[in-house]
Amino acid sequence: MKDLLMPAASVALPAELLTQAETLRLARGEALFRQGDPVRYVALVLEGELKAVRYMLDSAECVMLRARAGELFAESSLADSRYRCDGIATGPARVALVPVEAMRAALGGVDSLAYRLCLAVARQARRQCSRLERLRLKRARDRVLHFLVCEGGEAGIVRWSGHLSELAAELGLERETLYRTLATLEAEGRLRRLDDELRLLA
Amino acid sequence: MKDLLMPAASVALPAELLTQAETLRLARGEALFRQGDPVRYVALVLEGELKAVRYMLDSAECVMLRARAGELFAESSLADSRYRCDGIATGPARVALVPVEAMRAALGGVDSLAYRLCLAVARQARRQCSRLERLRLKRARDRVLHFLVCEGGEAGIVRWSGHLSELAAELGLERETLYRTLATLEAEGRLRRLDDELRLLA
DNA sequence: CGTCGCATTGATATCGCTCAAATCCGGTGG
DNA sequence: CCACCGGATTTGAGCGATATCAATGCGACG
Repeated sequence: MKDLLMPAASVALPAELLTQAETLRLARGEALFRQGDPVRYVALVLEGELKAVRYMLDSAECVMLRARAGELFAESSLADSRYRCDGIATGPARVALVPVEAMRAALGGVDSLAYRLCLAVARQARRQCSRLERLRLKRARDRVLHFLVCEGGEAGIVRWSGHLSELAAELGLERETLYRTLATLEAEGRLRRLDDELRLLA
Repeated sequence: MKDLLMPAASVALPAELLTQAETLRLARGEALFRQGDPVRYVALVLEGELKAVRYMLDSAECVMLRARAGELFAESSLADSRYRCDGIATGPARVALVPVEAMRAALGGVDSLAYRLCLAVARQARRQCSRLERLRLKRARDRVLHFLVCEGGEAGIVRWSGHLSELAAELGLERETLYRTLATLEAEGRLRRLDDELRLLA
């Protein structure tokens, strides 16, 4: 662990955390964790590179983030009980596994400002993942549906006070395309458009 | 400030931070900060909603994140000296401005684990912004160029040990499209393809 | 030698973008 | 009350870029 060359972006973890860490080797393509696994560790990448990916309906993979040697990986999973992505080595890699409990403790516990702030940042990261996944979809229809499902919550209702063109910008579409897509969905009965509200049906 | 209804995602900031906070009202479309402004505050949204946006070459706006009442806004700017986005109110809004210095102090200073961990998470958020911006581009050529510029650093060199199809997944393109795009760029002399390396020229 | 995975190339289909125009709607002033 | 205006929505028509499907080349490996 000593004499390890770390890039500028590296996180110098305190020794008391690293002593609790096991290290692990991964081969190219091997998974450190899978979507749905309980979050037990945050990883410090010692060698190689890892990526966090999600698989879409058509099984295409969507890369959420990458971490190289010296960087933390999956640190935003601190906010979750289960991983939301697969963590895959893009090549031969070596990681140190820091138990999340140790990490939380080092932050001063779940009531500390530090922990709560990290949660807030991690939550934003999670939303960005959602955005990323949405923009990764090629069809306008899929983006709109993804947006409605993600933002509409249980009831499938999204309030939108802004103009249609702002929603179009949010989705990375043109005004006209968005309009036509909404019109189609409404004609299919999958959607209701009220004044400043979109309702996903069935 | 009391009796304020906050959603589940809200961040309960300690009183000593909130007492140092000024509050500010914003009208729809008004900017809390602009890209390039020095980072002085982290905002807690009291009412309304803010969005962080970047403008692309064609002046289309790219939404990076949104924060609603009760949530922190621009907390990942803690890692930066200048804002990388515009912070805009999507409607009438009210925010509490917490000085970043106070925030850093509350985290235990710039050497604390808490602060460094927050930085690590914020750094990942920054990269996700870059990804978001890239996927927001419609043309394959633009995505490739954006990737090369962002990942290639000063020298414009990107090492890529994986297969072409993995890079295609990263960029949200199909293998064939990526191949054709790279071939075109190389024919134009803007790019050199070596074994496991891409060089951006001129 | 045959097969497998990936890179490369070609042909075509499809979708969203672009430009253009009609319509709607709230606000304003006569 | 009505005519008019500006901004936004809605609709139409055509084009261009990318996805898709198909085929070939090509090196690694058993």
